[in-house]
Amino acid sequence: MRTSSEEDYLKAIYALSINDKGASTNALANHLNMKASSITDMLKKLSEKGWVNYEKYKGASLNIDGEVIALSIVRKHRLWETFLVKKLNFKWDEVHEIAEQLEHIKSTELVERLDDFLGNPEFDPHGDPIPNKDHEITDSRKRSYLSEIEINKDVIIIGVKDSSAQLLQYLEKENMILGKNITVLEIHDFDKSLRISMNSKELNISERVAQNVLVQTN
Amino acid sequence: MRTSSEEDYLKAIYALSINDKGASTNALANHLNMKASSITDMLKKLSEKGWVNYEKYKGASLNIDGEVIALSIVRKHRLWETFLVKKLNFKWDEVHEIAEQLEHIKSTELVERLDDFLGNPEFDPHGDPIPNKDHEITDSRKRSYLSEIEINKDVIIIGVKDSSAQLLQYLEKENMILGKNITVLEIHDFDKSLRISMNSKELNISERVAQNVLVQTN
DNA sequence: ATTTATTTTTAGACAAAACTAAATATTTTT
DNA sequence: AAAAATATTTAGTTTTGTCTAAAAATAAAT
Repeated sequence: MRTSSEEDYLKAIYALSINDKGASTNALANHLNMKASSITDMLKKLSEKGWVNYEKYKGASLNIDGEVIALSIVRKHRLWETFLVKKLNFKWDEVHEIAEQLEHIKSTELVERLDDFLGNPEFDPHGDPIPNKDHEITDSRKRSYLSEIEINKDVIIIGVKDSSAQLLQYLEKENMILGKNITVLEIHDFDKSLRISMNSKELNISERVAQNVLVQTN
Repeated sequence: MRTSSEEDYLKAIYALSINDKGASTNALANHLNMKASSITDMLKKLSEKGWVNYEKYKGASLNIDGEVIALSIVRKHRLWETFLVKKLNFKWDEVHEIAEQLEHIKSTELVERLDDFLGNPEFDPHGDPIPNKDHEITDSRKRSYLSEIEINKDVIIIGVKDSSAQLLQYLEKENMILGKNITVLEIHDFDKSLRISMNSKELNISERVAQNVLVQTN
């Protein structure tokens, strides 16, 4: 058995291993809004339970068992987010907190039935791929941040880096939603802001925003 | 803020107040599978939080605030059970445990949207009435246990006393599902077992079963 | 290569929610 | 009405997961 708290740590280690360099004690403390000493304690415990590789002063990584657990939590999170948006008509910026709770519900039967009920979706409302029953992510799309795209290349919005409500609401307002086709027309030297074309209209977005928008390049 | 554990206690006090005589320490301990001393501790706490009336050696009852909370948990439990059966095709004997977890998810918006998504059902899969948004149960049906019905009266199955999987599976097997019309044909003196008519067929059921089947008499 | 700064760990404390065992109330029986 | 049985509370312990403050290790800067 495992606690919700343990699951949160595993998910955090997973997230930091994917997105950033690695899961150092301080990075985890920051990510989970906790003190570094709490992290050290839990890493020892997770290591004893056989889910995490941990050596003093060297941060943590998931072993195979730990990764399976992390991916099953991620799977649940993304399936519930999809449910909330597709079936209960929540907006994409409203679902994160609720899914943080729902992801800890224990019942494999429930997850599989939910998956079927939703039509076995490949991506969640933020464009993130949903791991399958076997805890695999099969996402063959080439992905970059919009800030790294060369001029005049056509790309498609497929996700966001962080799912903060502020960013999601901004994108919503500009109609920069998942699936939209975009072309970068110009990068302003002054502030690295972008002029882009979308729906045959043009608009400007800041570098900050571009760094947080994921696009498909193939 | 309240914890899941506190919510469990409030729900237990509510259940015991409705079904049985009242919520004594031992009755609660039994209902919650805990030791009496744990109950005493928590009753003090719930009393301090202003949800429960508690006097030493005299058991506990909900005050108005406590009852509102209890009913909101019951509402969530029954809505989620309805979701699991109606939308995810679980059987009625499989949903209790999962709903025990889901009932603690915090988001009033979620509950209201779920309610609408389900078509604002009045009863859950076990026939229990679902409290409305204002935490009211409006159930005008006259209800008795099947064991108390006089001979030759026509009644309708509307629920079960306890939702144990064993009972539910037995009823399922005998096709004694919610909504079925039943007439009690005979009560055997020997063991108080019943011969009943259902779907113009006859069958025998034990007193024990009859004591656990709720029927509508009006 | 020291010194300084940063990161991480250790040690000890605390709150929540359960437990056991003993003490005290209450209820029931004779 | 006293004795016996039952129910409840108290006191002290445990586990989990967090914290603070101090110590130790590592990394960065001079």
